[in-house]
Amino acid sequence: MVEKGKEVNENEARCNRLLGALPPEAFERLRIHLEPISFSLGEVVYESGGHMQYVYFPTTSHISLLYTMLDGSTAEMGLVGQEGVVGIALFMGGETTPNRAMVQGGGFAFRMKAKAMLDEFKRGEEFQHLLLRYTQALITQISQNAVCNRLHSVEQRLCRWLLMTHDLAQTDQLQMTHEFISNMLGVRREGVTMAAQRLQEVGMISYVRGHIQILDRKQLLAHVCECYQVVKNEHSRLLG
Amino acid sequence: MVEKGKEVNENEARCNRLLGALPPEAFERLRIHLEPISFSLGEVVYESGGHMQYVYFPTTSHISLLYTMLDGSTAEMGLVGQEGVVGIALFMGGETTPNRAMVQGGGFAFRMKAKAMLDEFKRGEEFQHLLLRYTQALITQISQNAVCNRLHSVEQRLCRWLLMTHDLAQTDQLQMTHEFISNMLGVRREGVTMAAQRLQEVGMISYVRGHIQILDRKQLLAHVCECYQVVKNEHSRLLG
DNA sequence: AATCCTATGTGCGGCAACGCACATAGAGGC
DNA sequence: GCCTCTATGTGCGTTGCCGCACATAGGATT
Repeated sequence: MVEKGKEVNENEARCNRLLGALPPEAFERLRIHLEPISFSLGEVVYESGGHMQYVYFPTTSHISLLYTMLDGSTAEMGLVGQEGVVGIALFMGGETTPNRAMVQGGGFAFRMKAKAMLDEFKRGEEFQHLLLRYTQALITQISQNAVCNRLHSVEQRLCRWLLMTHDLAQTDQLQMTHEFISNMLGVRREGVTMAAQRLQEVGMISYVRGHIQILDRKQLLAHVCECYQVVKNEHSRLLG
Repeated sequence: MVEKGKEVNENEARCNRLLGALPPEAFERLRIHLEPISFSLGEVVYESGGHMQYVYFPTTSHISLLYTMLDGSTAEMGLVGQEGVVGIALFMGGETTPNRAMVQGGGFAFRMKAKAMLDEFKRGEEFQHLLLRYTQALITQISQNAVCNRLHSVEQRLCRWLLMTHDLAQTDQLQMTHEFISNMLGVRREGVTMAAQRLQEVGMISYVRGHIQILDRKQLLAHVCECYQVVKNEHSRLLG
């Protein structure tokens, strides 16, 4: 769903931290190219290998970068929210990427045509610096994922994923089924159920039918693997 | 080991495919900043979080990007050879990265001071485009690693790793122990031994004490998971 | 030749996650 | 109320990998 024809609200657009960090002149140059757009849960922002026309700056929505194997099994490589941008391949020069982007939390974003984004990027000023630093933070996130996938248990990875999602959602109520999470973590649905049960028993979360509530964030933090903090620290170091 | 004071051999430097793809003027601008350097196996190019002064363009050497957990366990996130560059954080703007780079195959490289590299990067011309496209290819590699770690067996991952290493080494003889490989794959040494035995039994490889020979590349290709080709295709698409 | 060091082989118990099958239980439509 | 659909719970045998302990065997050193 896209609204057209009126100038975007600066305060709303600057909720996205990359847009928010732009100097006034740069923001003004980009402003007329921004279009508000609403994402609903499960929507596919772009397909693996597909032609990308836009970059997306999420404000209240967040988007999973997913990889799908030939046999259909999936795993998440990264998660993008208001701190980032979807579509880095457009300024990195690859035009497309071999992964899919899917809305994991409904909400709003601003999109911009590739060409408008590239014009500003090529000025080599703050916009470029921000996007590249963000890309480095995303690389850290993906790397950490690679290592975490290898070395940590489903339960720890579930904690991490809940915390990351909680950071992006503006609420303690998360709308998602065990099945959905299992596709993100690349494990069986039953595995998620078992891990979620244990977290529920000790009062960290509670859940019913596609609805998870974060009850005790501190306890989750005490339980999660180091990977969560590493990614978070690196994000604030680079984009703080 | 660094040689100084003489102009570098253009043919040698251009063995690195990023340097090799530069237009003549750009190469000439960079040339005086290039220093040949020799890497020996196991050498640490930079430490996690360390201050980086140089970027490195491998020619005959190849370098592992490694991640180390707090408990000391390690896993590889990516592998850089003549097609790439070590030190992307310097142009991405992060200055450092939370991972270590270690020489996995001895040989030569060219290094360049961060400032000289940045001056050329900021021109926004071919050098920048090449580095960014390479970075995107590296992201694909890291992502694929994340997913492969999650979904594929030690044996398949060993095949993949041997093929990737074989592509970078200019020889069928690889110098590395099971222990070393286990740190790359993030598994037990015994796990590598078992997998290597199976590959040896069917004649794909043979090995003795820190010395592995690739005997039947085709069979390895038939055995490896899809991840190998995905990364390879993406590399040639982006840097072809 | 004796010694040491490092690389590899092997066995065993344990556990986490898998695949599969099927049971229950909210939620919504009729 | 009844039906259906989807989400979650549970059991069971299997497997891949783990951690550990220890055996063997090249290579290098003396």
